[in-house]
Amino acid sequence: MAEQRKAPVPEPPVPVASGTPTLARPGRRERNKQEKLARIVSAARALFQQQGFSDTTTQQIAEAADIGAGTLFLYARSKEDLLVLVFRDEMMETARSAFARVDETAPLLDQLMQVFATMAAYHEQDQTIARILLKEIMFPDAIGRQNDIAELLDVIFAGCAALIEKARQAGRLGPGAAPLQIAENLFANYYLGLLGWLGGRTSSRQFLLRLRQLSAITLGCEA
Amino acid sequence: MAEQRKAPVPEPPVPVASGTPTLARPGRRERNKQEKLARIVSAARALFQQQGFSDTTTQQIAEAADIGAGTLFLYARSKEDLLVLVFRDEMMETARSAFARVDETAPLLDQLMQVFATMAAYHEQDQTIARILLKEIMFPDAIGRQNDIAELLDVIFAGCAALIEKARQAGRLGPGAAPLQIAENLFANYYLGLLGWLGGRTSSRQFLLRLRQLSAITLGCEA
DNA sequence: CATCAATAATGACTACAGTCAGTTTATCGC
DNA sequence: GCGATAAACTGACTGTAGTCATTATTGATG
Repeated sequence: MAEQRKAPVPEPPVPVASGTPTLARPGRRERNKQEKLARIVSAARALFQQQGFSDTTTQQIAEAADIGAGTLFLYARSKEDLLVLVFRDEMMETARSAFARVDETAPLLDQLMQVFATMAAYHEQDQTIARILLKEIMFPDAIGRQNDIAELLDVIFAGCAALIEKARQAGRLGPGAAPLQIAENLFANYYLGLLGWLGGRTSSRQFLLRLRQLSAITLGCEA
Repeated sequence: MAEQRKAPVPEPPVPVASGTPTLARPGRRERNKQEKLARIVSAARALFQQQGFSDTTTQQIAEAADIGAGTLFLYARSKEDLLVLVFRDEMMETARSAFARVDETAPLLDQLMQVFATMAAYHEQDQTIARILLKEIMFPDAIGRQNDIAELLDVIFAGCAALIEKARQAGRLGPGAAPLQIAENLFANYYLGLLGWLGGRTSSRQFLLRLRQLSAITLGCEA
């Protein structure tokens, strides 16, 4: 009971098709919106990183982005939502490139650990932000953000699954459960382990070591 | 940078030794504190359940508990902290009794699913509260709460590990990794799966089905 | 170009979590 | 019982997230 919201939010504004000015030009309205969104995200990121999340006020962000205080909330439903909005692209890119850089010849477990270590390293830069970010990531409060997160998870799951598939085809891993399920399983360990680290319950080293062991259990292979 | 708090909070007041009035009687001060805490928890639970978390104000809780508005924050560092404080005992008890009721003769996977299903059923009662609760559980903001959560996780991990151990000794499960690590692995899947369900991404049925499959992967046995 | 409907932006305003200087209450030594 | 000291309590107050009635901008239509 209770605990609901209506449903404004302009939704993930359609990506601007750059180049071709003819045919379906976005129109000033859309361009303005995009530009404003960019200013908001940029201002918010700078302030969050300089002052931390809770010491930054939405007023400050609005001023820095040169928009009205209320306008901010047309682009993000809450301050937390804004945080995810700010970092979603970077996280996505980090994940993508982590998979792109994987050493094709390495053992599967090493490949996976490489990916997880890369993603963890990204969060190591600003652990305070990372903690809040990871907290909010799993509890998106706007539909747009739900989709963002789903997309991010898809990239990670599909990436892991592809690695598993390849290892199987190369005979470097025995047959077993569906790769996507294994991927889900691996990610769950990564996520909770990461929380333990960011929550100060384990060191970075311990976290990665443990994650390797847990991943080995999931894959049913030697650590 | 930034993002820190000082450190007030009276800390988990020592349990009152009932009965024996002589020798080390808690003293009126301690008894008052305990009684006040009990009133706060009781009032908060009632209001959270009636009106939902976000529609309940700390003022209302303070009034219902018949204390000053500021006093509330001597017992919980934040409204979120209070939520965890309110439900920690019940969650603990749910976990304990879930393990206590396990069918000793059932296959390990069934035993585990029984436990997880029991805990999930507890959260099913009020899914909106559960969602926020699970969100805050992994990000405790007071030391007292960190300990509470650590204790809860210990119960779950140790419980799972014990079941695994027994199954191994009975020859119903082959040798493999350390039971505690397997337990951690299982819990990670439970936690993220639960979030998926409470976030409306999967049905209760789907969640439990998937969890069984993931658990089977972790245990390296048939689903 | 003038009119109009739809969409976006605004900022004064509200409600509420959390603080803190001041007050009350318990405990203890005499 | 009587201070004295420490711990607990209080509620007026502050800062800020988020709202909403009003205003401004855009693009479409004749």
